[in-house]
Amino acid sequence: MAAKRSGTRSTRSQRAGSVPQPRSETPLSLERIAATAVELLDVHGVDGLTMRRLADRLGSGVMSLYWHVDTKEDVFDLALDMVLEYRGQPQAAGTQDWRAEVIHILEDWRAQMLRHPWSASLLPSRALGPNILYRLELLGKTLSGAGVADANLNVAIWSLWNHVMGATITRASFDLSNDDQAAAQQRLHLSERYPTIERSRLPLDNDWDGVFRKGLDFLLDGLAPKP
Amino acid sequence: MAAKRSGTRSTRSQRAGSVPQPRSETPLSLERIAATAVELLDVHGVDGLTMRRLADRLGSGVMSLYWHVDTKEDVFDLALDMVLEYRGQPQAAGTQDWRAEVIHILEDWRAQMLRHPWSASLLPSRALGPNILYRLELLGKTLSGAGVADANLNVAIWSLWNHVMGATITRASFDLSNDDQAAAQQRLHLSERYPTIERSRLPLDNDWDGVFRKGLDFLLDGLAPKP
DNA sequence: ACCTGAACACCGTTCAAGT
DNA sequence: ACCTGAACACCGTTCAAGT
Repeated sequence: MAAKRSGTRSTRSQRAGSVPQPRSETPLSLERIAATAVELLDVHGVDGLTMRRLADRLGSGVMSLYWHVDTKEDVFDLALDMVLEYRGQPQAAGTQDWRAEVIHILEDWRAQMLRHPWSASLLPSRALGPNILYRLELLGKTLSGAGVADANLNVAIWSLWNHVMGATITRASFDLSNDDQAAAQQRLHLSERYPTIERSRLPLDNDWDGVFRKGLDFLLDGLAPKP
Repeated sequence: MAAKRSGTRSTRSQRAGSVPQPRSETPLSLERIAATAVELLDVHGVDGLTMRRLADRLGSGVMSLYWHVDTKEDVFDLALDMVLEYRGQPQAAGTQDWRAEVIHILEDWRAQMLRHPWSASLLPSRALGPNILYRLELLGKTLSGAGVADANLNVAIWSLWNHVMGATITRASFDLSNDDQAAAQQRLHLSERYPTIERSRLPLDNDWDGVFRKGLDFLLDGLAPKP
């Protein structure tokens, strides 16, 4: 009956059981596509993003998306870049405490990815978009300003990248399956191959934030320019 | 004509353009399924592994797989665990040089994953199988034997895990798209937002093995028990 | 310039059967 | 105990059209 009152055609293809989105007035745009993709990814995860669902939610036909986008891969790139936008203050040049600055840059990056748990595991496999490049630029500028020699700069950046990515991908993935952790501890107990990590209760005790900060401190100790 | 000579039925479903595998004599088993899945993953990547292709290659019907396996996820778990098997020497207990031992454990782990570039990115999102648990046990035992206190053991293990995973996932993923790296450097050049990393040529110069070793040294410096 | 539906060649998995 | 084909409810994308 609602269909009778509205002007939208109700014959438009729609997935079984899903509430059909009314044909939207606003035209499609990369901006809208990206924002809606992020919504879908946040709710349904990587496998839950399909072109059909995305179009449905945008109130358009599936194939309309393909005028704006070459392939589904592009949608992932757009969503990922949107999520990585840096919204920090313009940052006074050459702050006194470079170490605190680096930690802030990396924790902001990490927190942003953990808000969208699909994003971290997507990042290494895709072309580097403008927003992640800008974060790396900030990082490089800070390290360089702190006195890290040009010859060591890329090594320093990639070391920190590895640390952030390893910690964040792991955290975002494990977080989704807390039940498995208890099962894993149980499996350790039933075997005799794993005495050490059973005793330390490795699968259960995982203070990801603490590990992130401690490892970061070690790396910064090592990377700091020796006067 | 070959079909005429053999006893296999040629009517069995087969994907267009693919050479049909003769119905195999050997029965299915988790062992065979896992080994064949690894082959497919090595050649076609994560997206290239489909139940239909896998069955084809095993010379069986698709649904036969489902007697051995509940879901496609299980196939990934089996393949991943197979690839992570540790084939090291039994290792003399309490070697003198714990640091060299840790480095060996981690480099062997990393090398094994890089031989199967799909494996690293799969590992964090799946339940920990027996073979990766055994590698973590070795690592934990070595660290513990070196004098790392029980209270610090899990932190040490996860720190090193993060380092290995970050470095390996990134390397395995970037490796597949060398062209994109040149394009990324070009994009830096065309913008004015990225002066520092353009100067350091970040997307091009990536000595992954060197970064891995240097970061590892910093972590081990920090984690080493203070006498 | 922007949007569309029909159709194609795939997917993973349920089900009811076969041996 | 082990294997099977048909069928279902999906996919991403090509194509030829519509405005």
